Amino acid sequence: MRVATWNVNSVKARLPRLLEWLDEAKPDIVCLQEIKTTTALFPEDEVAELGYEVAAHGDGRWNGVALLSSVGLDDVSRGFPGEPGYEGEPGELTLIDEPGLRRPETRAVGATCGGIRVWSLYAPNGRTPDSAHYAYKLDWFAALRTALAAELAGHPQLAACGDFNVAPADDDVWDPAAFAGSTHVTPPERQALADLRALGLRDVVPTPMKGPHPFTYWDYRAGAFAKNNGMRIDLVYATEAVASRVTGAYVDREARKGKGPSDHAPVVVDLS
DNA sequence: ATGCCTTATTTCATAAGA
Repeated sequence: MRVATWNVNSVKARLPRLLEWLDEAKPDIVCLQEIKTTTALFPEDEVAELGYEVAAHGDGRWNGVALLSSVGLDDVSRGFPGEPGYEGEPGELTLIDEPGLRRPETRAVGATCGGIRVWSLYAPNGRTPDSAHYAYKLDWFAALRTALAAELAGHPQLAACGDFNVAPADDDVWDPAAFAGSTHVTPPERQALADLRALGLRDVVPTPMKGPHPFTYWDYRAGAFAKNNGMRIDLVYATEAVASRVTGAYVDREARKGKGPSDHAPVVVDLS
């Protein structure tokens, strides 16, 4: 069984490359992030032709997640209980609803596939550590932890996969000094990951195809990929029951090359 | 090193990404 997670940065813009990659890598379960389209407009027919069922969860221009599975797709959850929405900066005019009533964004979709409870997750970016978005990010992780704790009670085989927007350790960024004062590396964000691991989830660290660091993201700008100025922020957090089945894991950096790539590469995990 | 931003939209400018 092959499980993959990939932030595609628009499923519409990436569709030719996504289909090509699915055909080549042949994963059984795929977690997608940043589909940047609505649930209704997800290109379901195109991936169905390759044998996948789809559970998409998207609301338009930003965010959006999806699950593809060729091994069953049951008990779909769009979002999770207690998932917060983004309230904006204090005093900021929000588009809808009263403060405290903002709808959650489309950042999580879960389903049971091939006997595994799988979640495709896209954590908030956080922008800057002094922003409301950063507070929202930490709130979102806290709510995720509570939701996953409940899920784990009924699902010993569980994998939480996706773009966590946090580099777990200094080795997971190309230059820790370049991130001084930035999000993705702050102690509270890293603690949020540690709190998830404390639930009994293991970080399934992939093998890099090149170099010592299994980076999964490289900025489009300044030739970051060519210089391997990357980060490891796309993660697979698996229960022991799943982690003990891992026979191999790698970052497919080939998918970051060529014309029209996502700025993230897929993380691929093989299970016995 | 496999090329030096990209995306969708309230589109010829902007916000967001990390």
